[in-house]
Amino acid sequence: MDGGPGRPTLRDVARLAGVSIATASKALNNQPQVRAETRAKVLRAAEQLSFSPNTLAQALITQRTGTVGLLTSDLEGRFSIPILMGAEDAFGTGRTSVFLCDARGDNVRERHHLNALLSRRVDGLIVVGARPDARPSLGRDLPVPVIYAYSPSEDPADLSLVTDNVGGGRLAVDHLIRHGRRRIAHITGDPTYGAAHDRARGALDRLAEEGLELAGGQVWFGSWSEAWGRGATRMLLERDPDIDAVFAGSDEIARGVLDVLHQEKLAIPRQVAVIGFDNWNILAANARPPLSTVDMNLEALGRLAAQRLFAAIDGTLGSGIETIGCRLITRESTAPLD
Amino acid sequence: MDGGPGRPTLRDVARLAGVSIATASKALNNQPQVRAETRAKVLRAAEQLSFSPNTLAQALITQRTGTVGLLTSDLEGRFSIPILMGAEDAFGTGRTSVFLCDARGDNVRERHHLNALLSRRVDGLIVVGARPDARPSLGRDLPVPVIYAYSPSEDPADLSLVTDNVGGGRLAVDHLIRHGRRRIAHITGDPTYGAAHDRARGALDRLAEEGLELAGGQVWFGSWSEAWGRGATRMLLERDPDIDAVFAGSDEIARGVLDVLHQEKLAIPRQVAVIGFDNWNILAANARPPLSTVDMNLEALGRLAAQRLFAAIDGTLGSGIETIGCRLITRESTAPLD
DNA sequence: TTGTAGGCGTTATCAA
DNA sequence: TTGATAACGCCTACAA
Repeated sequence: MDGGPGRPTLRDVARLAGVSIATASKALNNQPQVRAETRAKVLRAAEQLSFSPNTLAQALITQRTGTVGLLTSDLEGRFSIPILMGAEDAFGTGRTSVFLCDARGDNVRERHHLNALLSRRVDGLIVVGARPDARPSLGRDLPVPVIYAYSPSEDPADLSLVTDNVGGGRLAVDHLIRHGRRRIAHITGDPTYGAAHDRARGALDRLAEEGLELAGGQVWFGSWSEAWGRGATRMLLERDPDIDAVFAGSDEIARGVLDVLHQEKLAIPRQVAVIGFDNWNILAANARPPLSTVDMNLEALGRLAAQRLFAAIDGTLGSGIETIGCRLITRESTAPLD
Repeated sequence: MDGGPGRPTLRDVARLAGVSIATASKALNNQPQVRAETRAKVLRAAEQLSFSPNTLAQALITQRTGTVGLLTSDLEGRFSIPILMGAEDAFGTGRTSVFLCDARGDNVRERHHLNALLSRRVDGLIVVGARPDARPSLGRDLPVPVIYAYSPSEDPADLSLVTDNVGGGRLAVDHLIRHGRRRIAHITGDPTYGAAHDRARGALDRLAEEGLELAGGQVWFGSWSEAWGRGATRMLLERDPDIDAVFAGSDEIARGVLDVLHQEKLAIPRQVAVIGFDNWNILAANARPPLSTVDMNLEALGRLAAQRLFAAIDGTLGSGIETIGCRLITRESTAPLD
């Protein structure tokens, strides 16, 4: 059948079609300088052998593998997944594929994967951090363009794409205010996360514009867990039983908030509206009632990362931090006051 | 500095070290037939240029890319992630990397990714389905070994690695029985899933061994959602208020069960014990109380897939279906009766 | 112990 | 319009 034991090569196709390798190559890459008949013959031969060109050999010549590395520290978490999907989407049906590696927060592993990726000659790199705070740069003299997504790089010479957490916090509170809420509390997560402070700042800014104070007397920092959401809500209610809305810094926390509000027989959203952050579907959509929340548009972030990278591969890369806006997801845990 | 505009090649290293390309190659691949001094020179040169060999060129010769494709239909869902992690673990610090593609349940996209993977000359393929039921085979005449994980292939000539759902159901009920529970109900998901029936069968088998009947009069099939967990629990309690345990077919469902039991002021686990399935951490660990559940050992499944694949790459692949056992995760939603 | 030369599967540049 | 031929970067007999 074919020329040897392995998979068919261009040589096999050429032989079967009765042309030279060069001609076969041209026909397959539909270059103009080849007779229609000849092309048909070649195509038929290729089809017959179910020939698929060896990308490695092509890459050796073109210096382009059509491959992009996605180096994440947070596969288990939920953030890299939508970013990955967005990136895959942007590359779409083109010739670019995504090579995924999870460093799991381990520096050694990250270095290892970086080398693996580089030696496989990826055309570019997207680095996705586990948390929204700045992370060390991979370095300035990498042979391919690198884009940092979600976690910005500490080096301002790198290009980073991040979520607008301040805007997200503002969005959440704005939504509550528009629904007539006035006594709005904010329970959020780990205070070592910059994002927690950013979201709080956005919330406070919007409150200030309205001449409102934060209910509960403080931003309740704690941890990104349901348990903290429950605990904080209990303390909050003790201190300020009159709240009419809670902005939770994450959907997990929001679930805890809902839980305690139910225990306290407070009607949601009639008496107390609740809004979360992340739009983590499994938590938000299945809550009782389904949870309004802020979506960070991570797919869009992934798409943008892919586009920027694509442009950078034969051009030059920008630098600095670019911010992606959040969007509001309205479900049943928020509603107008009356 | 280096010989040209691009990244350093073996030629550059050789030139800098003052040896031939062949010698440089031997030195770098620590072959014995090279003088220690010479090797040192080469190594130093390579270091100095931060040379990293072009895997593509190597692969062209060795016919091995050190790359495995992981074709999933379920990235958003949680099943592929642990499988991927397990696979990455098994390949470990070796030379093998994992190339991930998500077909998102779309056949066209799957075909596209398959071609992309094949033309990049992956050494093997792991196919992870979105649900535990059988899926169409990719075909018998693929040029590389293929292993189906989680979803078995419909073709018995393929090798598939799957979860032992019957065993998992048995495990859950056994745990409840050992804790003195006698009136055990089972609420589970979509009846079009084979896994739902398998888990139910395991549960019923174990019950039968003990001479017990299922509480609630039936297996409650519905959907894999919290909402169904809530609805089913309400119906169940109406029909049979005396249950002392619920085995939920998924952690999502279990969350719904817990919710309604709380509403009904039933103490968990004192009056009613609850056990879930999946060990989806975000749901199970944060439940109130933390949820006992059955873990499908998906990392182990991924590891095994990687091992089998590795063995198959220079050997031959088995066929049929291989089953991985589940393991019990005990948290606070189950406890001895008194 | 080191170097020369051929080839892996393509593409691209010339001649024919 | 087609076909030799030289790369691409590396490995590996084989020769020196």
